[in-house]
Amino acid sequence: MPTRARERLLDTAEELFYADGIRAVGLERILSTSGVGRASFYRHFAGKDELVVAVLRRRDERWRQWLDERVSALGGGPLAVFDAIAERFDRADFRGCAFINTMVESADPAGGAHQVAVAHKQALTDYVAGLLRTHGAPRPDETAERFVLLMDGATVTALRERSSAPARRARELASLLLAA
Amino acid sequence: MPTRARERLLDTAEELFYADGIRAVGLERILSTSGVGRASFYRHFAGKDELVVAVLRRRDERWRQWLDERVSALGGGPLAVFDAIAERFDRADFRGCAFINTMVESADPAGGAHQVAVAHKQALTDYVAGLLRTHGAPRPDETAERFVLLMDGATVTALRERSSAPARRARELASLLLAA
DNA sequence: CCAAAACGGTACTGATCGGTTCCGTTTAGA
DNA sequence: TCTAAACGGAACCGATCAGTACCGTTTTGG
Repeated sequence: MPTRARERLLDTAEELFYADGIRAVGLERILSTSGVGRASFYRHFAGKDELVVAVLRRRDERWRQWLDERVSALGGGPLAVFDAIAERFDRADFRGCAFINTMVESADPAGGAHQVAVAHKQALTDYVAGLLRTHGAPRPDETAERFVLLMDGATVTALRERSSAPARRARELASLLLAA
Repeated sequence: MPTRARERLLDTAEELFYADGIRAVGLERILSTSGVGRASFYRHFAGKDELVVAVLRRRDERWRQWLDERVSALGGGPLAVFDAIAERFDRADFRGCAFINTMVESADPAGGAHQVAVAHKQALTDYVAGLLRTHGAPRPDETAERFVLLMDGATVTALRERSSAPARRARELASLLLAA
């Protein structure tokens, strides 16, 4: 039974985690920023780790829902995924992919956060494979893996270049792959 | 005038930073693992930040030197960069690209660590452009950017899949780009 | 051989980490 | 309206963080 405090905690934590990194953000800051009391936090979450997993799970669902909406609005073709992420790259608060960042920060593959991140990429790959299958592309599963590799490459490149150009370069490579 | 203690600090810090992340490794652990006294550390480095930058600078030089050696041994062609990184992906202690990880962990673009990471990617891009130019590839600078995007995409994918397969997929995409 | 530099160990600082507990207030449903 | 749950605030806990100061020992070069 989620309350308003729980939502505020998730909202604040997601924003701070994405902007500064999970390890870099202490509970102190999450509590003072959200205005939630310390005791209330532990009424909703067993600890920071559980908050992290809850934040990532929610972000995973929302992000993939957002992608689906943007892809539909951009024509519905597989290559539209690159147009969609290009929009994200241009935002001032862009800080890469929260799930790649999580895998980097939470090194332990057995940790909950790491596993949510892996699951997110698998769900994304399945989604792209569906787009490819719908458009009659051959070898949709293998091609989807290449598409996600290109999306991830574009994302980490954009984090460094602070530009949406990498998304367009990745799209060209994906287009080349479809034509082959 | 570097001493043995300084080298031990750099060796230990590089290993721990890469394995667990920069923020996750405290000075306490670096000192106990390396066997260097606390005072000795501060005789060599002004603080942890300076150690981090020194570690990254040294790793940048050594990594690019290693890449050049492997590329030469693997034929010297531009596509050999993917064969080289595939070897790294197979190692049990593979934890992605230390410089991508640094950019993720050290969010502040103005920070020293972040800047060393950006410089590393630029140096790598220049190196790949040189390979492409040597082999008569058209548009070597633009193509090098695509190559590095593919290398980074393969690296983060390998971090998740724990396999060298992403390097081979990236190589195929790069090969497609050269043929176009 | 001896002096000076480099060194390892220990004890300390203030700040912050995640986490626990209690208390008084606010909110919302029966 | 009245009760019970949800809440915010604050005082704690032990552990660890980066960083400082002083100690006696080891190493090394002139």
